[in-house]
Amino acid sequence: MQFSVGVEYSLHCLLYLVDVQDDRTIGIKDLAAYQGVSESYLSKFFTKLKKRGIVESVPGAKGGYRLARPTSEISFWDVVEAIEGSEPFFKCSEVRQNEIILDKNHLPDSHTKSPCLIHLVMLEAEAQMKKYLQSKTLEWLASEVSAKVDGTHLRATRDWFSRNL
Amino acid sequence: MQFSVGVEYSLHCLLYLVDVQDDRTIGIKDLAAYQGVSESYLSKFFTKLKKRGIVESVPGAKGGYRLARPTSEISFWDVVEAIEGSEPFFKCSEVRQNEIILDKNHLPDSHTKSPCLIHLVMLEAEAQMKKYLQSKTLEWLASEVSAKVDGTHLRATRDWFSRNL
DNA sequence: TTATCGTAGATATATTTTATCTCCGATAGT
DNA sequence: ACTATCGGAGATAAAATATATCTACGATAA
Repeated sequence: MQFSVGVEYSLHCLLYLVDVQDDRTIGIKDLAAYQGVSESYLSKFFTKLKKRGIVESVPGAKGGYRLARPTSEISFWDVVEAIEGSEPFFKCSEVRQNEIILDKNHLPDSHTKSPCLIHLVMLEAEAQMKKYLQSKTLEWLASEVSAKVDGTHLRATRDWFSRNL
Repeated sequence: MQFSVGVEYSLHCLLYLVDVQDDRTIGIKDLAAYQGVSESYLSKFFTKLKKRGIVESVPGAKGGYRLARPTSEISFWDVVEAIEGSEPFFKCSEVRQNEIILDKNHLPDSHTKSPCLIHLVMLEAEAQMKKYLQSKTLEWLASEVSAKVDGTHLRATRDWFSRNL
């Protein structure tokens, strides 16, 4: 039970994209170089982020990525879902239907009509996490960061990403 | 991001152990046979459940497992932690410390003294799930099941497990 | 025209998950 | 004391997933 590193990479990258003007972009090359991570690996995640409508891309020279929606409409959960997929954390194998004393051709209603209670609990547990992650947006993250991180550093970051404009 | 099947196996097994008297046990063989799952694989999970103090074992002929604590003190989270381990879902790689513009020998306080915000959010998200799963105990599950599942079937299950006494 | 970009796919490696098997020590029943 | 039955630990292996890189391709700005 682990989130992939792609979630971490993605969130950090999206944070750098917050300050990008609507007519500008940042390339994978810069995003990878700035954080010292693999360029070709990072692009995998941006393909997923694009498919989910979180970022949009501009091909060709001077191309790159920018956010596709307002920061208030991009939540941590959106990113998790984009990278990890929409499959629930818990896959119920319905093992109860294999109980040896059951007649497989005439399963009782409790085993077919009503859902597996264990399954329901796990789904609700995921829903609890989802609810929290949906409440944390990129807008919130950016404001927290600008409040807690040294302004000089933030300015230097913006300058670095726009150094070739 | 998936829970292992061991969590599902374990929870179903623990449910069958609820009705077992203090001086009785159920063997892995029966638990596996009743649910049609692998015997040797199931025993792996019971070793973990034992290490966490959720079940206790009796070796030798006529041996087996029984619950080591009251059902009210065994939560879904206890089982998840026993099977999946205690590692947090999100491992922060502190990628922010690799930012290219930083002097690696003199990192700013914001990057060393204060924790990574993204990390904090993910930890809190896990805490939300944990809190919910801690609130759901084996006692609760058993009472829900006895309310929703046909009494005849429940009795037949108990009879099957104690058929050789 | 050319260099720079994202896109898609193939490929390779490492790790984790799932699963089985074997040998060992403990114990109940004979 | 003997033996069949149990859990415990460890080795092993196949399958799935995560991590990572590379190449060929098409689009675009200069």
